Amino acid sequence: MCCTAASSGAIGSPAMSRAGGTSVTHVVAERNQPKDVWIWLKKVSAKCGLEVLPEVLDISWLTDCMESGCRLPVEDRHRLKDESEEEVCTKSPSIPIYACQRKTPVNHLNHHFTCALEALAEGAEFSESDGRALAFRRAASVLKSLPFRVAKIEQLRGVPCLGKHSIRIIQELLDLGACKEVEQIRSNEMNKVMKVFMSVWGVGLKTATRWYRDGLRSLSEVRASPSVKLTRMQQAGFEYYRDLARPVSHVEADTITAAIRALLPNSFITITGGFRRGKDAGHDVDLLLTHPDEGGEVGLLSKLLEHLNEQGSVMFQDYRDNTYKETNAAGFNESKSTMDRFERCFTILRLPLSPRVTSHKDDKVTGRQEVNEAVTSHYTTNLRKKIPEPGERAVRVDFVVCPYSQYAFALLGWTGSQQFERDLRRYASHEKAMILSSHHLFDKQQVRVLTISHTLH
DNA sequence: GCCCAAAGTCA
DNA sequence: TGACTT
DNA sequence: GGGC
Ligand SMILES: Cc1cn([C@H]2C[C@H](O)[C@@H](COP(=O)(O)OP(=O)(O)OP(=O)(O)O)O2)c(=O)[nH]c1=O
Ligand SMILES: [Mg+2]
Repeated sequence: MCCTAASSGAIGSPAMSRAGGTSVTHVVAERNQPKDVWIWLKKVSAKCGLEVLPEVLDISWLTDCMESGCRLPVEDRHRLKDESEEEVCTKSPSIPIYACQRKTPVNHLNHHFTCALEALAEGAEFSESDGRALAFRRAASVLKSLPFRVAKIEQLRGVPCLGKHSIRIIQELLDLGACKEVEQIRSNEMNKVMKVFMSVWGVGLKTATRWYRDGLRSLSEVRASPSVKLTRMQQAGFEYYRDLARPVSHVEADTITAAIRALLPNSFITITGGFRRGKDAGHDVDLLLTHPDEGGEVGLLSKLLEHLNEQGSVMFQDYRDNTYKETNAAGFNESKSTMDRFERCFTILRLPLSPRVTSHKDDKVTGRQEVNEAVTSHYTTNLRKKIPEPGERAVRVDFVVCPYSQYAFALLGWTGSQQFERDLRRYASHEKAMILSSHHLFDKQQVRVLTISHTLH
């Protein structure tokens, strides 16, 4: 609730009186976040062209006035403080240093600054300065959590992860609208080329650096170079380069999720990653699969991929050839046959997913060899038909399977953001003497694994 | 001066 | 096992 | 690079 006390010039402050006519002298708020009131007020005052900001007061001023029966002078204790001014440090509890302890909106208010800091982080990554890169990523991360647009450097007093260097960058952006150091890094030839190389799925820092060192400067040069050996993933990265560079909409993500649910009607399918955080576009779709029967998740991914392959929907799968893993598993991969309990798989799928959804869910347990051969031959025939038809597109879809008992850890581990996950694990390790993964929590002192007993709504 | 998240899969 | 991915 |  929020109400304004408007008074005429006669009882307003002298300054307001001179403005003449009716003007707002007091704003009284109840049960509002002070910052919300101030944000609202600034919006309103901009629109109405208020020359002098009115007093912004707690409801206590009004009740005091009513008790005494007349308008009391404002005391400081009545005032709602504008946190966005400079109080971030002192009044309000200080901002925590771990990203996992901060609320961060999906659409934040400081893109200009975070983009600059992330450019510096990227530059540091290209020169393998991991520590500096991380520092700039943390700096960007903390700015994303601020509930106000940074307009003055004083607003950042007491904000963690912003040291001399980051502050200098922000200051320069505030003063000049651009920052020399950032622009230098952005225009640096090697950085630009590295960025392009690493935009290919499957190409990381080492490969990009090698290509650059070998004199390559563009993707066409890489493609044309006979000495360049590509992994399967990189081949796919080149093949579908343009489609994979297009953002995935949340509508597409939901459609894919629904199609996967239809293929596995007895499993639980959860969309994770950026879409779970409320983003409306992403670079891929992240899906977490589990099964309510403990152990029911075993072989789930193989089963799903069989279905998708039958549909001809799989353009790429980063998946151990079923033949190798499953048939040879018996003696060789004893530790890995239990690993069948927690799998992940990166795919490129053809959209729209084929709508013929015949979920024949009884597995052909006999003749595993034959089944696998069938799968691989399907797979290769579909690979031959690589080019998406008009109206189709390639989309990256990541699948993660976990046992029901680990669902909570998997969900926590795959929802992100990346910085959130890193800081959550650093927090576990540094503050709680524990090791967190997307499988479980490990107590370093008691030397034991912690699990969660739960039910999945 | 030390630390910086953790883990699965491939070639 | 290093490189790449999440 | 920034926190401790
Ligand atoms: C890249 C990355 C992701 N993750 C986790 C958190 C991510 O939210 C989740 C999914 O990874 P991503 O799909 O790479 O990230 P995202 O979904 O948040 O962003 P985008 O919209 O670009 O797809 O996996 C890590 O734990 N470490 C990492 O290095
Ligand atoms: Mg994602």
